[in-house]
Amino acid sequence: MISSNILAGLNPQQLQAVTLPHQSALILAGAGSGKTRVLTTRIVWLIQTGQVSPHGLLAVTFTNKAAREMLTRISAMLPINTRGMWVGTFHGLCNRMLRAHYRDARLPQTFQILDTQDQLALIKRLLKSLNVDEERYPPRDLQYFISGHKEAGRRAAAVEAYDEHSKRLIELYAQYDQQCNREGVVDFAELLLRSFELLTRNEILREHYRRRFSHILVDEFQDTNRLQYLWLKLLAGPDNAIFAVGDDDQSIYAFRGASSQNMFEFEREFAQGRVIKLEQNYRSHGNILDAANALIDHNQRRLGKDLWTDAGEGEPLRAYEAPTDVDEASFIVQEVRSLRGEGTRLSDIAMLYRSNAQSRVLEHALFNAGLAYRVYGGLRFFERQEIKHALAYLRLVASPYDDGAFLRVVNLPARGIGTRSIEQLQDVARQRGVSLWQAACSNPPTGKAGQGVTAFIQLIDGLRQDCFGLSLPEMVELVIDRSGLKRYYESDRDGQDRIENLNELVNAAAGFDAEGGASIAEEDAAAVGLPQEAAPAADPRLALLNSFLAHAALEAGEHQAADGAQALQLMTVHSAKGLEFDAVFVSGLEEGLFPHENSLNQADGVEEERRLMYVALTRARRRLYLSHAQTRMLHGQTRYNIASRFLGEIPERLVRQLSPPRVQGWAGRSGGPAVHTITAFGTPSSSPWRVGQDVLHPKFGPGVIVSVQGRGSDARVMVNFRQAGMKELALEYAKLTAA
DNA sequence: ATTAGTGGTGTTTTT
DNA sequence: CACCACTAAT
Repeated sequence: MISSNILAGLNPQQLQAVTLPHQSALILAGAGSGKTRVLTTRIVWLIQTGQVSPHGLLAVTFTNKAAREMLTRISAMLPINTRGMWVGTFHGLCNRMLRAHYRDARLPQTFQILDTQDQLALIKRLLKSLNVDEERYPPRDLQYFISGHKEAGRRAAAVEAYDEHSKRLIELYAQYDQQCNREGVVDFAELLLRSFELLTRNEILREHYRRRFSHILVDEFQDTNRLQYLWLKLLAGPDNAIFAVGDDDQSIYAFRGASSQNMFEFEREFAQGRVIKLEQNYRSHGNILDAANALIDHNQRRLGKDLWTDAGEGEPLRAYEAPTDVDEASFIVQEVRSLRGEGTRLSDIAMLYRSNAQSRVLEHALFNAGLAYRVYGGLRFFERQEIKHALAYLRLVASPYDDGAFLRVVNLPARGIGTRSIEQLQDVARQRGVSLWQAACSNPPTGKAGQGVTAFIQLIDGLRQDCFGLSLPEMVELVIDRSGLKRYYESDRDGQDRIENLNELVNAAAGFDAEGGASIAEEDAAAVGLPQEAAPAADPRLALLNSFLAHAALEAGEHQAADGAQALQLMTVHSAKGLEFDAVFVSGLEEGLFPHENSLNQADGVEEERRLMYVALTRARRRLYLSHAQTRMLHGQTRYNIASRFLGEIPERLVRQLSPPRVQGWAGRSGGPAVHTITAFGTPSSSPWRVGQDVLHPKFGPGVIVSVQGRGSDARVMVNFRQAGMKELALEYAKLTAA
């Protein structure tokens, strides 16, 4: 039997996890402990031993990358077609379910998915149409409010109002949902909430899926939010087994509603007594693990777990303090060169940072050094404006009620439709409660603009007609061409890249077509044995287009062209989760940056930042660099930062200092928030205030300067007060005295 | 109707 | 610095 094969080489805990009986269990899997291997091997084992058919299990991950990885590994071990399997992200699977049962879910067949940008645009539009003061109700806050409540499983009606302000927010939430319904669009959180409500409401479907998915497997369980947990619980029912794999120490998505609370709750509700810890690390050398363990030990709320390795202690960690961010970057470049000299491949080296903005300096240095690099993050393929424009045309072809898409391209390229006529259309649409498209069809504006609108409508209608009988890539090409987008960018001097991206979109469509990622919805619906009523003249071609559009929203595509086979990898710590490299540089280890200053006011914010740091450290196999700079350009201003407290939480014996000696080294190494006194190079000599200095404020009392910004009369300092916490003060007015 | 320019503002991480 | 919203000029 092949099964002995796949189990070979597993350690006792891994083996135990893989071959658990049909019961819910929690696998606490530390970084580098073979988490993905255990998960995929269990799937293969379950199938091979005939305990479940590929059809009868559901495996859910958090990222598309992880889902792909899982599918790849499964098909490497098992000669089966993974296409029909329910393996994917929460959002992907919910989308799939909603497509299969769109009527029961009360959605139009061609419902479109809003990404974060689209959602914000819709909210702004809504606020404007309701004459809401954007000062008092910032669109971003409302977006946060809505997503937060949806992710907790609450509709507007279920949200409690505390005051007038929150009452208004709740109203806006309700109106937002109405607007989404009118337009036939759903945001990310809505995918989950709809799916959850569908299963709650519809007993037949619920029972069907419960009977079908006897095994549910969850990856990165620590990243699930409340709603996802409820969804899993609903699907599992009383009889199914949930196999949850996670690491509370790597929970870094609390800002998105994730809560490692779910792990505690899961243990209580499902996995009582069935918790398996995977603590042997197969990735990193001992010193790196010791550093990570020591760091994470500073967190209070943990399930508790200690990684060990038998790989030997390896090299010490290397630390460097640079005068400026530019110097930090050139130090890193120099080290990359020597690593390369030792035979490390560029693609095995990663440069990690807390926020995307930090990549600029590094990129600059790498570019000048002629080193190949690849940046993850920033703008993704499907988020580029030219791509968004093309997709908007396609969306209108698929679903004309999509106001967001309408507004995006109704006057691009220019058709003489200005703000005025658009407002007219919006008025008509609002009064009659219809979409902009409908308003435009029945009540086109008068005059020149009216001609433009009519031309636009004819264009879209014509495109829809002509898409019949075309393949997906042909449709995309037709739309790009006939919409005038191509001409528009051709006449633009810097439009070359955009044209190339548009061509690339045609390729993406061709690839999607070839992989047959579509029309699963029909299969799924058929599999349930609940045939959808025949949609009026539903064109299978348009169904294909529709799934392509969903794909574009759910999987925004690689961050950058995937060429760099031999290139350094630059990315945020968040996007590095799940990856590993021979050598890792963690740069910008400064208070305010990492931990990020915004996290300091948030409950458990610093603990989350520490987990993030833990993730960063545990990416490294054999060499780990930790660096920070005394001054850094940020938002066009020079900031003076002190070393991150996290550096002080790593035992000194594990670290080799590479920085040139200074008057004062790292201080406060033992316990507590480290207070570092540094002599900041380049501090304006006019100012007596220095980072790290103890100060006294008449109202706030004693504190420490955390950063200094600007000079002269604009000079401001960030002070961490013992009582009052973090405050930003203008030096001109604040009555600060040195302590 | 469209464009260029200005001023104010914020700014983490991502499915 | 970069993005936005708004204003002034074409």
